[in-house]
Amino acid sequence: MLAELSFPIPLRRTFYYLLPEELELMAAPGLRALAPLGKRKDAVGVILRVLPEKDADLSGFKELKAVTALLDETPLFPEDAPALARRMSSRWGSPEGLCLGAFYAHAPKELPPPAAQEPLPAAAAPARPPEIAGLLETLESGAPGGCLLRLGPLERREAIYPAILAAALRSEDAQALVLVPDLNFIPALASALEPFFPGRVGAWHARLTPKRRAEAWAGAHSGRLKVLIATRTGVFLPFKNLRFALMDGEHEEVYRQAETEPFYHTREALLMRMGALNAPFVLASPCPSIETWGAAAAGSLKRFDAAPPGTPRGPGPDMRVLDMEKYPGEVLARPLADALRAAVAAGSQALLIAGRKGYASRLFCANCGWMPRCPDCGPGLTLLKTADAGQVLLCRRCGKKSPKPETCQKCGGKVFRDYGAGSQKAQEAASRLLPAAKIVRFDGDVLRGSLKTMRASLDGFSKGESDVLVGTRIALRELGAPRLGLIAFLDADGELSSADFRASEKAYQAFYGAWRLLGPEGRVFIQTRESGHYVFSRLAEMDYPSFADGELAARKDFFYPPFSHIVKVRFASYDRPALDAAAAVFLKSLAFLGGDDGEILGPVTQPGEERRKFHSEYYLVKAASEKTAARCLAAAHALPPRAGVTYFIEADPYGFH
DNA sequence: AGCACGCCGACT
DNA sequence: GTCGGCGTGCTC
Repeated sequence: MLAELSFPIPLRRTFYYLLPEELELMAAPGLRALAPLGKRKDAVGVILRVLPEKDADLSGFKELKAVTALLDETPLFPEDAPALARRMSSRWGSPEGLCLGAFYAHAPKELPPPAAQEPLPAAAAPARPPEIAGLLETLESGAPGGCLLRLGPLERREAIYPAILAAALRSEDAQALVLVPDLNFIPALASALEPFFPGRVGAWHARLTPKRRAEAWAGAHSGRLKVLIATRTGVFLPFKNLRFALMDGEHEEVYRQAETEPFYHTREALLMRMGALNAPFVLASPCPSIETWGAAAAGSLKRFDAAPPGTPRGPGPDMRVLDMEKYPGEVLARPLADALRAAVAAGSQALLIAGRKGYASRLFCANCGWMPRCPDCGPGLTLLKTADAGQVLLCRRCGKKSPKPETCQKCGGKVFRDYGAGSQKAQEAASRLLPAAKIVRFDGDVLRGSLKTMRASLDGFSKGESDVLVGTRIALRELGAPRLGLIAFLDADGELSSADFRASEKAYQAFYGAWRLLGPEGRVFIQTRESGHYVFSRLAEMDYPSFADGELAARKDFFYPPFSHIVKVRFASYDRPALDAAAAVFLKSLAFLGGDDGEILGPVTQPGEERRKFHSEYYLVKAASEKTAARCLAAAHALPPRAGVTYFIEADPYGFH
């Protein structure tokens, strides 16, 4: 007999191995197996199939190697993890082995022995907030399927999530996964849940120490932990009996994994997984993504409003859009600076939102602000962490990688910082304006900086110990600041001027998030060079459902997600004819697309393309179905390599550059 | 992704 | 003269 194995390597293929007789009876799909792979003596793979030799296509290679050992007796995942990995792979285009690897990545080679189950301490029952009574009843009925919970302006997740979990977890051994957009939200939520699930609440995020990581993993796997609060990678944790999932802030962009493979969107991956388990789930957000909004409108999610439309809220904070064309070169425009000074003098706290979206970060000289740029095409380089080479600079345009510089080319300085220029400059500007104020920064940067420092700056602000918090958009999710009186978006253009069809959604969500944090006395400032943008005219109403309805209608009119699926393929080369030839092959491979299946846009080029040495252009395919999109994606990945031409293939891109 | 082979630069 | 840089090639 043979075993077909999948390895967590970036190859779009599986491997056949001989199954020694003594392993034949135990081998089964979903078990991990140890096998030699290339020069490696014992690589860990996952068995996809056990099959007789005659069923395998063994043409074209010299020797069959044998499986060395099996690592598990039963699959780590009761659900069909290989099938989920296959769907991930066809949806987002990463090799299947890497997708499956995400599920198995943290599994220890030797599973810990099952710990004796300690007796359960008596647990309190959480209060039932009346505004979510309908949702609680639905969850108590045990019906599968998903719900959208639209949070009202004043909800705190700590106040309502315990009741949701208690309602959904009705059997003794049922487990729940709670996904949060930022690891800084885990501690508060864990303490809120602890009284109701004493000793059985676990945390999972990228910065756990190895020991805690192993404990959390084992707690999920053994069923000892009833609730796991996790950041996006938690969607791949093994559970003995996962019966419920709650996703906090489902609209947050950090749920999208697009920097390193395997690519996925946590929300969609969660939907796939809960679907496979036939288990219910709740997506919660004050301003749901248009995709989720659309699913609720189409009836595939049940929608609940924690604050039904028409709930009186009283007057909102004052919101002011500042046209930065009138304040050239200023980090804090004059009206904002005045209001900031006045607010702090009056004892209010202020939140300044600067910087870039997501976690992409750029490198700057700490001394003079010099930024390394791509020698070929000019843009600032993005700092990437790599497993092998440490930190590497990547050009997002041409894909060129270069080592992180040791010294600044301008001043010779040796200290680099990698937070966005925005937040650094903003902090300096605020310090100059308010020399006596206590100003802290919250970058939400998972790559560096100590977790303790980050928590301390957040907690300090929440407790009212500091006056000004300079942060990225994720800081808006912290509701707790007692004296918060002013929120300013220092540079809203990054969100608006891009060719991203989600730009207005993201911008509105950010502004809405700020608005709901402040009382009627509060002030919101938005600095922009795009003050004519229609998002700003919609802001006056501050009615998210009506905004979302309008966006959804526009997505339908322009054939954007959730009404289509997008595949973007970019070609980059110094060699114009080679690039053209590659693009021609690609277009030919899409010949199967019929009129109703989708449309191809492009080639899209940068202005000034003719004068450049380096060429880059992209095509967008809008496919009518997920299946068609998967086919286009597969066609792109099947393109033959061409010397000097680089392909960038992306499913469901955010931002089209 | 690993891991090894292979061919050019600064050191004991 | 060697150690070691990372280019590039392969994995049932």
